[in-house]
Amino acid sequence: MPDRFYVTTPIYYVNDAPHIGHAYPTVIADALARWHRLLGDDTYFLTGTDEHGLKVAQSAEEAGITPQEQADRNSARFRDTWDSLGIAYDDFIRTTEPRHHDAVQALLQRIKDSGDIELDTYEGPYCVSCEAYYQDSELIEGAFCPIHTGKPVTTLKEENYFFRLSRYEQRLIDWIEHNPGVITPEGKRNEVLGFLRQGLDDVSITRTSLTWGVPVPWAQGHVFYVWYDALINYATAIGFGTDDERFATWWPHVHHVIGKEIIRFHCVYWPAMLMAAGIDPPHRIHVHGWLLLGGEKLSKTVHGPARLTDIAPSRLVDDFGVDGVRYHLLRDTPFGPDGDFSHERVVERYNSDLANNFGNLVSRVATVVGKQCGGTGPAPRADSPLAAVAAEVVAATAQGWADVAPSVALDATWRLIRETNAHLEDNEPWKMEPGPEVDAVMGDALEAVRIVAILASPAIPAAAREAWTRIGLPGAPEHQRVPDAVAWGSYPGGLAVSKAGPIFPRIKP
RNA sequence: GGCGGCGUAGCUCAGUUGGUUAGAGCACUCGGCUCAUAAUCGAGUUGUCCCCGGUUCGAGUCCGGGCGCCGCCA
Repeated sequence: MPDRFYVTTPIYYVNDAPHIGHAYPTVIADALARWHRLLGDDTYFLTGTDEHGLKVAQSAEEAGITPQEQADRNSARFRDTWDSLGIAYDDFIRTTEPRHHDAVQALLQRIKDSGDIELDTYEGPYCVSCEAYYQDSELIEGAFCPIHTGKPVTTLKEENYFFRLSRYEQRLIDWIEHNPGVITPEGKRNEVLGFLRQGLDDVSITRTSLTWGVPVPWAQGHVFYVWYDALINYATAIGFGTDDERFATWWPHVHHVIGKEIIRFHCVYWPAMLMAAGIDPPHRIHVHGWLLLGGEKLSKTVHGPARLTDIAPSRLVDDFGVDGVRYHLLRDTPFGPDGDFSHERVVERYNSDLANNFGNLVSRVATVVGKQCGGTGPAPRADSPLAAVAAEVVAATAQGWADVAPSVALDATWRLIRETNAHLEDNEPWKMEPGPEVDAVMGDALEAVRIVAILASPAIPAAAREAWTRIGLPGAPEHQRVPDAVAWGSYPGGLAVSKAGPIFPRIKP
């Protein structure tokens, strides 16, 4: 039976315009999903948009449209962005969909029935922009929001339903301690444990001050606070509340890819909610750092302080192509720590890895095959020196993806490209007389390109497909199966190899 | 204040349970090649592994202290 791999991105708040910070986890999740499809796993990749809450209601009002129209408009922008980045999601969930309302109400009703949701009152400083309560100690000068500095907070008193989170403190600690890999990287896991050991308060999960949300089924006039509605999307999409059998198929084989700013929601509140509803907590939560904007003095002095959130993915795609952007996000920032994003770095990485190494290898192989082999690709040798390298590369690449370390996986794959370039230099087939020796060397090179096309396809799907086609193979690399298809020696020979322009044209710095 | 993490070549980083001359990629220098996208291949240079002290036959790796940076504490 194949393994099941269910991967999610955060759902993005529709008040934001899609930016590179959204693209980062989305491309990672997409690449992971593509890798697991190669493995033949049953794979399900979910992304979507978070559409409720006060901020959406407010900005819709300012724009003179309904919240639903506002959500429709901005949700579509995320879909368009993901289309331009080659994101092959299996489902795009919107929290305003009826299926999601059903799931939210079903799940929270279950918790209510179990006795862990109770009515209580809450009074405290509240920032409208954050949609969050604060402690007095957190306020700036005792009156202003720490995030939206300069905005005074208001005091809000509400009769709310509270989730008895405090009852799950020990169970959460046990869960994390008994499942060492459940939150990665380890530093983030420790952070969560530290938070839990300080003790947990109950949390307010409903609001009466607005109507743009999922109605609380047992209490007229209440809607669920947007976060407790949003988290449930991961259950909605696989059938919770509407198709129990389907839900049982996928849950809890889930991998949540999240940013470090939403750890608490995903590593504390969400698993506690699931426990309260009698459901297993998530299998894995992978926490990535932030992309920071650095290295570009121009943008700061001439255009004012540039922010990452100002960079539209579509602009980068115009400059570097889909695969150029995807490759940068996956290769240049190790998963976990914060990483610097700069134009220079993207160009450097693009030119060295994509243009000079991969793209140029495909070009030179096609040309030599054209001149020395009559344009017909020969078969590789079983005992090629590259065969052993390829086996090591396959193993290291697989380990990298298994560890949710795309930069490690890609670095491993690129070793085969470098070794293939070296193999060509060692043999200099362009100096030989056409014949079996030339055929052997070029067959090896073609086979290496074939394997690289498969291994790199999760990161650079379009370029991998192009290389695949140029060396005469039918179908597409993403339809191959690892590990069988990456075993040395599958390139059949006798195929027409075509020469065309650069797959990745060099970019002038 | 409490808890935790980090500080290794110009840059980005790897460095298993302490063990031979500390590594990779990029950048740089020199040389080769000219099939290829001024690409590629080879060789090479650069490190007080933040500082001080300790444990040990031996420490980037363990312990203590210091300096610097960072994260979390609803």
